[in-house]
Amino acid sequence: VSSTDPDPPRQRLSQAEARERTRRQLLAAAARVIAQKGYSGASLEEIAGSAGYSTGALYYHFTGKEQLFLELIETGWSRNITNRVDAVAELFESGSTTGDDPFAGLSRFVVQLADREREFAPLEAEFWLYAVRHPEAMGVITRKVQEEVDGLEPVIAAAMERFATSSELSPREMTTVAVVLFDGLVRRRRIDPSGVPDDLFARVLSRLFAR
Amino acid sequence: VSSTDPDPPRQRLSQAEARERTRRQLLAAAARVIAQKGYSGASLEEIAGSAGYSTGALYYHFTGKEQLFLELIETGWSRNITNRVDAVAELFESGSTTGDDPFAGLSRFVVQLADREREFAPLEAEFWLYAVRHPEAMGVITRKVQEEVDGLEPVIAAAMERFATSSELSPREMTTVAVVLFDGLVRRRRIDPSGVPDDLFARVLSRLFAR
DNA sequence: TGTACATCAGTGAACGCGCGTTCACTGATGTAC
DNA sequence: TGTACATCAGTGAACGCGCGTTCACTGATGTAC
Repeated sequence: VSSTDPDPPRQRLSQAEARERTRRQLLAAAARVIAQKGYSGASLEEIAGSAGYSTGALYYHFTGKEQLFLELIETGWSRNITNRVDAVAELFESGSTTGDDPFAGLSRFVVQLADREREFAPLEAEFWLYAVRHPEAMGVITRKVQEEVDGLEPVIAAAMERFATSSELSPREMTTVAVVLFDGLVRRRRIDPSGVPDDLFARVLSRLFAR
Repeated sequence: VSSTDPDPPRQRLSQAEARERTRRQLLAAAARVIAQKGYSGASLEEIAGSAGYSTGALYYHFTGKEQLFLELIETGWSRNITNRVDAVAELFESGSTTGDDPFAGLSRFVVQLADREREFAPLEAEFWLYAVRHPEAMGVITRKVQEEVDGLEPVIAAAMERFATSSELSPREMTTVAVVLFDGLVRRRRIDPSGVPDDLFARVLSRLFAR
């Protein structure tokens, strides 16, 4: 049978591959359902069912609801951070060759994330609430936000250099401010779209990066 | 008996006054417990008990858990907004007479809110999550955030005038950006205090308001 | 390649517990005369 | 001021339901020879 898939070397998955696939499906389902209903509101039966499995499967892969959630923070957030960092880096790089305004691209990014990726912001809020209520998990979230700033900082530093930004803020502080502003505008746009015009983020950034 | 209270005209509360006092106590308890455990995690028994009443009292004053929460958004958030607007207005007014930097005062405000008022940010996150999951309640939250911007806008506009700010942002947009940044830095400081220095907000503001 | 057995990757019914909601009841406050 | 009755502001035990967790079971996959 000629497969339409380009990559996979063999059609039949080994037991270990199938197990990992199930695990990923369960985590993806958990992200969907928890984004919609919240950590407490999401039932394991709905999560498992939404992935096409029974609740027992969850207990085969995770020790319980709490560990499932922590795993979701670890893997799901990491993937999102990677995506964001890559997208921002690409915007600045392509902008430096074509001469496009990278801030406009970032602003479009806010709009797109607020309007299309409806799960992202609720999940982040859910993670944050979990952290402030479970001191033992705080370290995981702290590490995640630092990872994001770590990934973005060189890009921001390069941009500050390129625009000859004269700022009282260090590159790391500038990165923190940009991320905080980004998340905040995404959230705000969800409850008051008219208060956050498409290009607002771009205008704030161009002022922050001004020489 | 000589009362230590200055204001109340009579010691014995009328039935209606006592009822309103109970209602306020229940709402305050709901704010405490929900901030700690979340909307789903907070049990009505714990809320009522924490206020010194039984669960039945909650059903005498509210139709159910959901309406209690909506009432909390309405009254609790309003009080917080009023406090914030008043504090900010006072900072700018006193600054214009004494010559102090109002931005430094605002920055201290962030620090204080993040470090001492531990309930505020979790409650806001809880409200926001409720809104994105219950479209019928979205209007209440939208109105609240607009009320805050409405209250702050004249103060920000006056500050922009005073500092001769030349900005691509309208006063209302500047207000939105300041509020978003404020909330975001408060939240961020909870999970990564070293990433948000005491005076970071001040330095960002002085750049945003620069001429 | 074939056979026998062991392990794996789940299934799904059952259990127990906690929580939101209801309701019959009660002492305290207010009202009519 | 006193009395009789009605309403108010809660009480707290009971109910029912949903959810997290457990566990005996099962077909499919892997392994040894």
